[in-house]
Amino acid sequence: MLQVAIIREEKEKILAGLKKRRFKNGEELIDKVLALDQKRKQTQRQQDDLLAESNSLAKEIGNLMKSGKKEEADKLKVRTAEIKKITADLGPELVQTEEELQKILYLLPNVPHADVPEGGGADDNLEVYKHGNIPSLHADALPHWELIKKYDIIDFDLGIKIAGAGFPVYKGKGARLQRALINFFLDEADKQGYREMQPPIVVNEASGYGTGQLPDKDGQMYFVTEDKLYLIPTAEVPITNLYRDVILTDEELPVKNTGYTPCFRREAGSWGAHVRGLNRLHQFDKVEIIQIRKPEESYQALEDMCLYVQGLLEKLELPYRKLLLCGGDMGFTSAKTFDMEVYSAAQQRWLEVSSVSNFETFQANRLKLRYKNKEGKTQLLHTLNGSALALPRIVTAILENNQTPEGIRIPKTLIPYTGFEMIS
RNA sequence: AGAGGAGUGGCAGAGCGGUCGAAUGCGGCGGUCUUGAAAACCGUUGUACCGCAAGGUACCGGGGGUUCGAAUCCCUCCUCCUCUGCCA
Repeated sequence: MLQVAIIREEKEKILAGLKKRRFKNGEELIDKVLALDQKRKQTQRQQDDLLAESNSLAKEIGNLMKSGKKEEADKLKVRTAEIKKITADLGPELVQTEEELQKILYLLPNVPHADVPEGGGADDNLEVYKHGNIPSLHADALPHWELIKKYDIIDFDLGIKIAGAGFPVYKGKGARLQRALINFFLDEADKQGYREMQPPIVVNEASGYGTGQLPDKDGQMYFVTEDKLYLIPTAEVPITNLYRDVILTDEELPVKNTGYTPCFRREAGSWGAHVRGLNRLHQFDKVEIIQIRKPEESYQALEDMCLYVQGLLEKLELPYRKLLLCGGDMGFTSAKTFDMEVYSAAQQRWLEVSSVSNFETFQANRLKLRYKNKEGKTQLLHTLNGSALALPRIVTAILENNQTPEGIRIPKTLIPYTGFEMIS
């Protein structure tokens, strides 16, 4: 959520940012914000003045009553009754104005960083780095949805039977590979100083608002109506919300957390060829890394996180490219995002396996996540997170890129975790 | 799930209708003293909003109500503790 004070002071800059995002009617919404903010201030001023008068009258009445001057007290009560009547209207008006303001603020996405390129969609993303060789596969190479059947390691039909489409069952070496990847990712994160957290995989409404999934992505999360809980779409939600309403001290910074969780997404979108197999699921596993940083350090942290993720892909021997997302392709809450894409040789296309973002103060403002700076002033922090990594597409890439006529070769780094070298 | 008890500042803990943004202790910060440290003493120490400022307003688990006036009384929800039940 953008800060009203900043909208007030840097309106033009924000408008330019929204335009870069291809965000529609930004100007209209910004003007509404400013008008509502003005109204809010005025109303509060009136309200505060009246309450101040009422407070001092109440004190006087108290004193008069004590000294037995009941009649004089009753005279003053006339005025307090009057004030009460006015504030009875003013109060709700103030609340309403604040709510309207809040509602519009929730609609405004984050402002992109200056480095973020112009553009409307995926085609305008900037490739900033590329690594590894695309393997040439043998003649009978198969896409992963065939491979998983051939080796009986992931079963969609069983998932459909017990849950529904998009809920695969991992079997035997498939299950073992999942567990190996999770442990590998967590161990690597630990080595980099990320503290492992195991959060609940359901969260309340306040947490959904805290990280920006609500109200923007309501309907894309599974919701348990009976208990008003959301199934998390990513570990970012619970782990970042750990710091909701928190003022961190200097010694507690920077915060570097990691966590493995299953992730749930309703994704009521299209189910065509490009989302076959493991490409898009309702439930999948992911290890997430999260950082909380002082503003002046956050972009260095973003670079560090990217390099860390790239290191993982290199250890897994996967060819990848790094994209700087353009304004039109970035997530709602992000100021700058890098995507890592792994090349799937059998599908002959790039698959997004990680997204690393700096949210600057956008989430922190909603979360009320602050720290005391050197001058002793409380200031909003910057939040960042990245997938490190999401399993299904990594599994896809390993299966497809590493297939040989003899079976699927497990990357060297993973063998200590899987306990086997081949899926055959 | 049933019965009872409780939720107050960083922590502990008083207050139970006006003098309470809130005693006291601990902790934190600044200072005096000291070669240095400890002790002792003095001062200071929540958050948000409005205001150029002086200052004002709100917040004692959340929401609502009674009252001229609520941390204090009432209603409701949430959370925690104890006992009973159920259960991985």
